Amino acid sequence: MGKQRMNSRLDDFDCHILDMVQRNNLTTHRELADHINLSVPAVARRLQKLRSDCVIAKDISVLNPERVGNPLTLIVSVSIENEAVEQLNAITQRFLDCHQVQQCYYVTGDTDFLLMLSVYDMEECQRLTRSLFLDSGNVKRFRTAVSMRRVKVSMAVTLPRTP
Amino acid sequence: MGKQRMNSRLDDFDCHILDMVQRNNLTTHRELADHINLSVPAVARRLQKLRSDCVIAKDISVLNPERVGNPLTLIVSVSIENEAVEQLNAITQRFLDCHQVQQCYYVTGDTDFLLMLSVYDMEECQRLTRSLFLDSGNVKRFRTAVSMRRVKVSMAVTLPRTP
DNA sequence: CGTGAAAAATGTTTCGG
DNA sequence: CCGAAACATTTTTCACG
Repeated sequence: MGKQRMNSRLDDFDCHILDMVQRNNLTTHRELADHINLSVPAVARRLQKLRSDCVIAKDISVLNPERVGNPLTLIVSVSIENEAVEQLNAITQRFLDCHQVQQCYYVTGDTDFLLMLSVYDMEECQRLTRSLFLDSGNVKRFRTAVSMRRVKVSMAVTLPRTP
Repeated sequence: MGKQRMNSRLDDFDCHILDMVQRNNLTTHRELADHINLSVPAVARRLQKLRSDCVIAKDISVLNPERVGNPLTLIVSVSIENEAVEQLNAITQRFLDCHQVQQCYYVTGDTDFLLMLSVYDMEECQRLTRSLFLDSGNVKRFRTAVSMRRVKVSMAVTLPRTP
């Protein structure tokens, strides 16, 4: 189930469009067109292509965790015992399946995984960590840090030039 | 520059809407309405309110870092020397202003900040860390982990019930 | 690739319950 | 608050330069 064709590098127009929609994807084609001096159909065509080429991965509403009852953000670094492929896949899947795991990175360094959790309170956190780490059997050590302030939370990416 | 009114708890309809738009906010009002058994105007009104109440923080396109030339993701934990308010604000602002800093959390524990960087290559990473940490004068220690795999990268939040 | 205009789809407002 | 219908805007499609 294949990737899309990834030919056609991004030109300045594309970068400009991307730069705008990654801030607000409800911007109308007309507004985009005006800002970058292109016609509306041209913008529409480019957007369509950027989406089908998976340059734009998805279009989403970002919610306020505080406002939907998940005021607690936690960062957990996890070291595992056994790095055999199967064991690794197992625990990876475990993280993927867990709703409270917002982000998960497999990293180099003195730890193996880095997780970002979003939960309601410490009680939920403890239940979670117990089921994710203690019951897993493959976790050597985990260290939890509580986020006191989410200074910056972005999915935005710096684009080449775009003057 | 006030917060919004935060009255009115979310009912099941709201949660259902949020659950859908946080996966895809280009879903049409009609489609939303059909899925949750509500009329189109009702959905529109609710969405509008969720946005003005900042339950929905923003609406964005999420880009593929690999496809726009930032294949490297790094996680950096930073310990600072001086936690006086002014110093803290200064370095916080520094992180905020840096495009490559995608996420920044101020945390408890054996480290003070946790940063997520998105860069083109190691050379850019080194330039960045130098300017952010070494030239800052207030950084005691920083430790960089390279993400070998972005297992899960979500901004989605678990919502109360929503059956 | 741009333009312009028409057609289709979507979003918004009005108003009576 | 809801929903039906009228209304406004946006998106898409197309023929042509």
